[in-house]
Amino acid sequence: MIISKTCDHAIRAALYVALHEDRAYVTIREISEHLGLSFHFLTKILQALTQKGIMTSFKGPNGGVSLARPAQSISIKEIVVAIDGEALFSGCMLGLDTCNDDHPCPLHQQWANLRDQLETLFTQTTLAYLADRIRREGLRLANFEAVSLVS
Amino acid sequence: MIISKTCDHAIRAALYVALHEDRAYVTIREISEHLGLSFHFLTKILQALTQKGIMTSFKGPNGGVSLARPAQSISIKEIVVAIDGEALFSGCMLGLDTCNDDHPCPLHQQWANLRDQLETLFTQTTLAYLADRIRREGLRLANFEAVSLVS
DNA sequence: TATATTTAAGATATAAGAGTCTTATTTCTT
DNA sequence: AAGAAATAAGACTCTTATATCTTAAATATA
Ligand code: FES
Ligand code: FES
Repeated sequence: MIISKTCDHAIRAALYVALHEDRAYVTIREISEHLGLSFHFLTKILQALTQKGIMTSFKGPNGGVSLARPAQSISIKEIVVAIDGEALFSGCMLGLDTCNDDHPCPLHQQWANLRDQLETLFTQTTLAYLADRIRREGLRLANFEAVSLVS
Repeated sequence: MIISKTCDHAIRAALYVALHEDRAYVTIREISEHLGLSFHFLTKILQALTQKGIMTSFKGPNGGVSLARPAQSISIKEIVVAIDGEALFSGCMLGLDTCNDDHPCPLHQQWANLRDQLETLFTQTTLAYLADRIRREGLRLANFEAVSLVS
């Protein structure tokens, strides 16, 4: 798919944390249980976000992870780039070594346009915006079989 | 990336064949050399396109592959679906099990819109259209280090 | 008919992504 | 000080994607 599985776990986890911004820290175990994914795997993913300065963490009792900055200032793009790298926003659709306006591949023109839209969208879409819509519209963050968000 | 490597090999190979529609068959070896990719791997990829009815093949001397239909009637989408499946055009951006208007994930609205544009683009973009632009504008089908298309 | 040419098919190998497990390390509580 | 609760780090395993290699089948030509 368009983003890696690791990356969508990261986005969903970040949204879960954003939904609980009132709490100082949320434990990774709680996130993993609500989103229906492996605790250990999620730990690794969130470590990456912490190292990139998107989250902060705190060890020990009452510890966990939280957003390093206000949810309003964290874009989806930032998370995608942290996990998957820049390729989605700069790579060639046909997988050529470089994507270059001066030496375009056949799909360049059409893809570059859509890609810009995608980048704009991902840049403008913040965790705060999505968290707000999740709260108001009850959007789902997990598969149906996973534990509900309402806890 | 957005499509698999296998898939972009397939698209580039199909374009190479479309560029030589005048010839009854083009050998896979010739395609692989011009595009700079493994003959054996390309053979497997083109077998898939042949099985899906996008190409036809012929064994033996003077054999090779050719388009099963006029280049004008083969869309990029058809090739993507043949190799990567429908997921790109119907899957959830967050990797949830289903993408559903009634139970959307937070990114659904924004992604569904872009995805429709992508699907339209891929459906309307035919091998003939791209081959024509490649001929007129000299667009590149391969990395620079690969053998040139001009032979 | 024999040989060369070409794709078909399938087995094998390598690399990357996804996921699990174990052992630190930090911090709170008692 | 001891023990419990939590993340950090790294080794390990499993799966999928990518790529290679070998053999078979079909076809043309000499
Ligand atoms: S060169 Fe291929 S998308 Fe830009
Ligand atoms: S439900 Fe996630 S993109 Fe449609």
